[in-house]
Amino acid sequence: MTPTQLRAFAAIVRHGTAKAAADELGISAAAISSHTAALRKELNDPLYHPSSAGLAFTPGGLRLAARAQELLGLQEQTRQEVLAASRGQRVLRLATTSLFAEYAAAGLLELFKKRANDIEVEMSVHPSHRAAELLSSRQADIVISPMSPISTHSFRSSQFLKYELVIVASANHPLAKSRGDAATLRSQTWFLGPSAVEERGATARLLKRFAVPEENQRIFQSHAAAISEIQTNGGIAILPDFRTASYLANGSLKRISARGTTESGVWTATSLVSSQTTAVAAELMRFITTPRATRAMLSGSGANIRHFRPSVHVTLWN
Amino acid sequence: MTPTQLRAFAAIVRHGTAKAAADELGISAAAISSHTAALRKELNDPLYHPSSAGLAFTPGGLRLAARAQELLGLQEQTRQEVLAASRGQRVLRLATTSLFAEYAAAGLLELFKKRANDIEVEMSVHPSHRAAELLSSRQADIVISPMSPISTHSFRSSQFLKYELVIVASANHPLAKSRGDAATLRSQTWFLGPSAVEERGATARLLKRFAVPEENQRIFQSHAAAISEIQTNGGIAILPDFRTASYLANGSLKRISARGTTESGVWTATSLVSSQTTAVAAELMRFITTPRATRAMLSGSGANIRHFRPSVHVTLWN
DNA sequence: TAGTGACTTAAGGGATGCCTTAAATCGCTT
DNA sequence: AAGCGATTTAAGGCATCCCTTAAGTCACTA
Repeated sequence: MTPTQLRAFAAIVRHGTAKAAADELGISAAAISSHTAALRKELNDPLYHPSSAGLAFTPGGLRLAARAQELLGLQEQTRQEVLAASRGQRVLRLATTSLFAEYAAAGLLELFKKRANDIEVEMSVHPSHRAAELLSSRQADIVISPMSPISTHSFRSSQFLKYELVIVASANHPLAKSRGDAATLRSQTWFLGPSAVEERGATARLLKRFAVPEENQRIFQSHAAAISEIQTNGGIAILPDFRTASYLANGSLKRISARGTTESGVWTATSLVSSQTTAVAAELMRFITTPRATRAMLSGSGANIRHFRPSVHVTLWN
Repeated sequence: MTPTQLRAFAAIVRHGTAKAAADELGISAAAISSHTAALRKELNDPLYHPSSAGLAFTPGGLRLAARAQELLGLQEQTRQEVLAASRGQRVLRLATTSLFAEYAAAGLLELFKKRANDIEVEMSVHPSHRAAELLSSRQADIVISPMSPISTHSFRSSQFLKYELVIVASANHPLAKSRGDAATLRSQTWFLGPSAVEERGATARLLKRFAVPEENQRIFQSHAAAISEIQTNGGIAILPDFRTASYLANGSLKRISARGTTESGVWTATSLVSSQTTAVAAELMRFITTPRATRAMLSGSGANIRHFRPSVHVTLWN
């Protein structure tokens, strides 16, 4: 599966005929065919065959078509990023869990970017068990997740923010008035964000503690969407305590406080030791524990439109 | 930049020394070094140099390290996907704009999956101007975006859902009582979702119509987060009409109806002509126009936890 | 100062990649 | 049935890749 082979296959897909692909690439039709043959052999799939209405692709061929384009694009992007880096462009790659990404990251990063205007920040969301792997393979400069600090000869951690997950319901929910017991909570519909998919972490502990059956769990693409849903559909949701204040103040949500309805966590930032990491990462590791940073995370309010660029967001149903 | 070269570099990064990488791959240290030399020449960057504390990577080297891992992972994933496809695993790749992904996709896809249980759906968010490119390069089987239907010899479109964007504010917002004029609206803080970043589309038209200055626009990672923000912080937000009912009913939001405060759009599904697309894609193209599908999109309520698997979500600040 | 360990460079051989031309195969059309 | 266009296979030449061994460079240390 060499780049040349993928380029040939991608051209076939784009044009719909092998001959047109050969013309585009400036090579003979036989060369195209030999690239196809190599891919067929390696992947053990015919990929496509001629038919009356142009080429007919096999399911495997269609999968390869999609990924081939992606692989070539990523390779080109890599080339450009390395070039940009050598020209002095500074990049910070941040990997976080979904809860931090949604509730605390924006405020932190907006403030951090003000201090050094030429930094580009790339944030991605991962399950927390990948933290060590992401750091040691250098796919991320800093990992933020709710775990106990690692301190080995290669990693450096600092805890910077405690939070509590609490259970909330809309103001007119029956449970908002009476103290609920575990059985009542279990029987509610729980409206959850992506953090519920993680097997470990504070959200998972809450769900396990109440043994919430799967059919009572509804997952949304963001925690905010889940919260918005309970305001109109009943049911209960989970929210970090530092984001409850404004809801409680204006009366749109009520906190449900039965036994065991809170679960605390500590967000921890981890990077490689300073000799192995970038200057920007070391700077954020220092900055993240300052009172200003804490305030920004707790209050955080969106991003400037010039700064924010959402990128590919993939969600799978299977 | 061959796969072998990338594998060698990734191993160097993981182990921190070239010798350990050579041992892992079962080749000589010289072979590792020659791979490095090839990458150095192609990318015109030294990538790393020895130092007293192990290898010291250049900024370009760190960028390459991250992407190398990603490229190799994507290649391996491609191999497995082609294999799975040949075993009969069916996949639907859906590309949508951010508004549809957030407000209508979940309901549609949950229902669609019930009809055929072995389908895997992969949804990604893209700016709408990439629609044609995504289809013809086969990166997506179906594109859903608010555009006028394309009908050429290679594409097939159908409009399936009209919607209107309306402007909302919290119930206690001053504008909720008096009819606001354009100048008043312009001076508000607008809390927006990712759709505000698109240069065309209904959201952009609204922002342009009122000439909202950039400093009054705050962008959030999801539309739901923006809506949640106006309930406590004042300001106004944009919402599709079919999602306003429950907010208006329980009084948490008020619609602001001055001149020009609505903007309508039609979501359109586009795929390649049926001879060029997959059976699953053709099925969704038919299904999406049925009344059941419409109802599911309008009401949509989260996903079953077994079905939902969020994947990498990348956001950039720059 | 010599030794040691780690990385790099040089040279060479075997394998593979990539392209060409020529011939074969296949489906469709006249 | 013959012709035609498109794809595939076969054979061969040239370049590149990938690994080896051997030798060179450099920093650190005994």
